[in-house]
Amino acid sequence: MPIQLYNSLTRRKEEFVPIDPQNVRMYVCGPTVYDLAHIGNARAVVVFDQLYRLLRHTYGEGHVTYVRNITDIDDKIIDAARANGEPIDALTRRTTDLFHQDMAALGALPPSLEPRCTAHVPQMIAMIEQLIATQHAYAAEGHVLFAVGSWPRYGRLSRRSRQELLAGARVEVAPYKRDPGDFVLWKPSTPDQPGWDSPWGRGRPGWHIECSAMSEAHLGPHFDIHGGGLDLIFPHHENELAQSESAHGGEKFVNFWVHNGFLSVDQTKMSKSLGNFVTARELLQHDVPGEVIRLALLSTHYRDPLDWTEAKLEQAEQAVFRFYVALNRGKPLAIDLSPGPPAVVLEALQDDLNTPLALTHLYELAHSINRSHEQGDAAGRSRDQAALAAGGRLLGLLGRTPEEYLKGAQASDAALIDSRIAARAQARKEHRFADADKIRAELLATGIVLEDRPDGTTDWRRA
RNA sequence: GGCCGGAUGGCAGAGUGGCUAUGCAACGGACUGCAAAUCCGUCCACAGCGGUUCGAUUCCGCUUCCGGCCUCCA
Repeated sequence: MPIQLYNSLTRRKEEFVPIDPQNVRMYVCGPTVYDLAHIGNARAVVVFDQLYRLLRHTYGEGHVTYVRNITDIDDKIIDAARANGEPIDALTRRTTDLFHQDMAALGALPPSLEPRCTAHVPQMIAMIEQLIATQHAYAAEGHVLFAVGSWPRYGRLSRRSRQELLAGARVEVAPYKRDPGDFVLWKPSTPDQPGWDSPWGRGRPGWHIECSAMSEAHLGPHFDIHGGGLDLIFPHHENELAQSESAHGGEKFVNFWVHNGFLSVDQTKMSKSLGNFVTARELLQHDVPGEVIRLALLSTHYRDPLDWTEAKLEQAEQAVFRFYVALNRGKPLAIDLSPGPPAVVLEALQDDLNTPLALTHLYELAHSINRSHEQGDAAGRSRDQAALAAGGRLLGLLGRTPEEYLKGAQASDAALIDSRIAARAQARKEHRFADADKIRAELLATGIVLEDRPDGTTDWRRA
């Protein structure tokens, strides 16, 4: 079954046919590195990581190029650095590192390439010069602006007419603009602001040109998929599209525009002033496993709005627990992943990345494993465990051993726990149940849950 | 105001023109000394009003409610 993807440009699900199956190319707008990644940023990263994983599975690991940029030139960065009293490059390096750590914890693979804006200013200048030479842009008062009037298709992606844009304009129009819709390609820098020498004086690039230049540098003028959050459709992607296609003589820029839905927290838009700003780092520091966060983010279809709540996180935690319990049935020494992910899981993902349905199939496998285990069907159990593990991997989940997940990586107190379990076994044998229950309660107080097996042994896990 | 997307059982969340989604919670049962985990069973919904149809939660229209975007927020 071919991959079906919803294309924001046509507003339809379409069959995904790569331009070159030997090199499937995807560009996703990455973070502006001035602060920690919040859970909404994490959603976008996880969604496109999931698409990347599906493409790698389909076309081969060496046949997908995933570019996700690092925006390290931006006025928010300048402001944050000033507020922190920190040099700009120190701030961007630090927040980039934190971003990498947090996303890795969520099971997101590193992209093939992660270009930084600061390393692509010459390409941006060259593209701007090209746009000026072809009458799509003009210089004015140290700025260079894109002339939206020169591009009749402007507004096609975001479905807005020029008139609608004017009607809704809530920002005062700069006097040097020929058309109120014109947007900045280059702007002048004051001596205390970062800047690069250019034909228009010392300055810095506008936001939109950064992505146009970096995608061209690494993926060429025409590539398969361009991703980002729904909120980027206008103006960012609309502007990018106009810049790139007009710079390339009208050649098609992107085949598939893919956008993920927004995330709210307790039904409210996240904002620092409301205090409902949730960062990935904060959750991880509260010992929420990264794959629990990932599963919570994948439990809603990527294009639908996702409301982040404590209940959702708890449900995800329970789901991951259930999966590892199932994988641990019969204590398999190793699970053979060679049969690959089950067809139903793959098909769900191929249908516009239906991750909630894919997860449903994993729940069904977990159930089937437990049932086989109770019925003594070891072959059926192993087969389903292999399917669950492989399906989980395709979703960037269940990569750890059940032992590690259920008992924790640090087993320093394992010997002590075992001795307490032995003491309890002795008490139970002698029918001193009050003593046995006391030991169990003591262990529970330290976060250890005991589970008695039918064969008389007792297993433990962390709560 | 303009454009766009939603409304599914207690909660989360898929899907379908006629056939049990799934998970969590709840309740009953099995297992257990008691638990935990698990299994079996119960609970069977599709915002409202019209229309199309033999038949609509699924298609069309209207209404109500919710959300997003409207120049640099994923």
